[in-house]
Amino acid sequence: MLQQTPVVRVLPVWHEWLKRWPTPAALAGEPAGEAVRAWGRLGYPRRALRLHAAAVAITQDHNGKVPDTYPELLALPGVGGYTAAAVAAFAYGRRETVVDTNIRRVHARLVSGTALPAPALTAAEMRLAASLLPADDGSSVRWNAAVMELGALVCTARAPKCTACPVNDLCAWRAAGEPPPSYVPKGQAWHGTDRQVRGAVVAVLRLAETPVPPDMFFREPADLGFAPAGIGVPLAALHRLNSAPEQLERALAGLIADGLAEMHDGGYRLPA
DNA sequence: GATGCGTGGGT
DNA sequence: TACCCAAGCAT
Repeated sequence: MLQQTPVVRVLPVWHEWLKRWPTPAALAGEPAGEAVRAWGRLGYPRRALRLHAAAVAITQDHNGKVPDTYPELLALPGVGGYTAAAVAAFAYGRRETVVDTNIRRVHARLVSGTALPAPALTAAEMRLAASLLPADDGSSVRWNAAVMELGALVCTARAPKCTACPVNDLCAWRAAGEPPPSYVPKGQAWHGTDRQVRGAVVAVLRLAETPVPPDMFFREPADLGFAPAGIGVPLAALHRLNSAPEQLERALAGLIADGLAEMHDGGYRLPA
């Protein structure tokens, strides 16, 4: 849930999940579509799909217990290098080189003297992080947590709180006069994109209690008569986008291809 | 290595 | 109001 999503937005959903599915086996025992529904508006819903798949793998291959080693974690669906290291370190107390966006930024400023880390994680960054990691397990876990928190709360991407920084006298970026970034991060386009349409379609499927006929997506709301219960609002939002039919086609095909949707009784629904 | 993939709070 | 950007991953 925390992948590319702020902690404060994750917390309430996370609590609900753990209440409903206290164990991997509990989640694995339900359809993947239920995971997508419970995901709510966290974004990147295929993460919900992969989390469900991970629960299935843990139930089948790990006797229902989340594995405690980096390579085993890395093999789970939706778990990459960062998540595998973070779980091994923070859940199991292991010494792992945890490198997330916060740690990358702290290292870039404090050590490398640049405003921002490189656009993508580099081998040099991994070597630097590994070289800074304390030798014993307990200290390494504290170090990972501390650097991550420093980046999240003080050494923030925009408007860093340098005057409140406990290590500002060690900061290479500050010492260099806080030079600006050497490149401009290119933001993701959103308005009018396939991605926006896809998000609106998933919003409809998430609230639908029965399969949604293609007409509901492709025809004007006025021509539809009535919509299945509950999806009036997201359906109106989708049509407000005024997207081209080809765009809707691509969104629906993409959702099917990704396993986020399936056809049933001539309509689209989340995987059951 | 580059791309596609959501959403909402902060500035 | 726009734009930034957030505990990344898979292909």
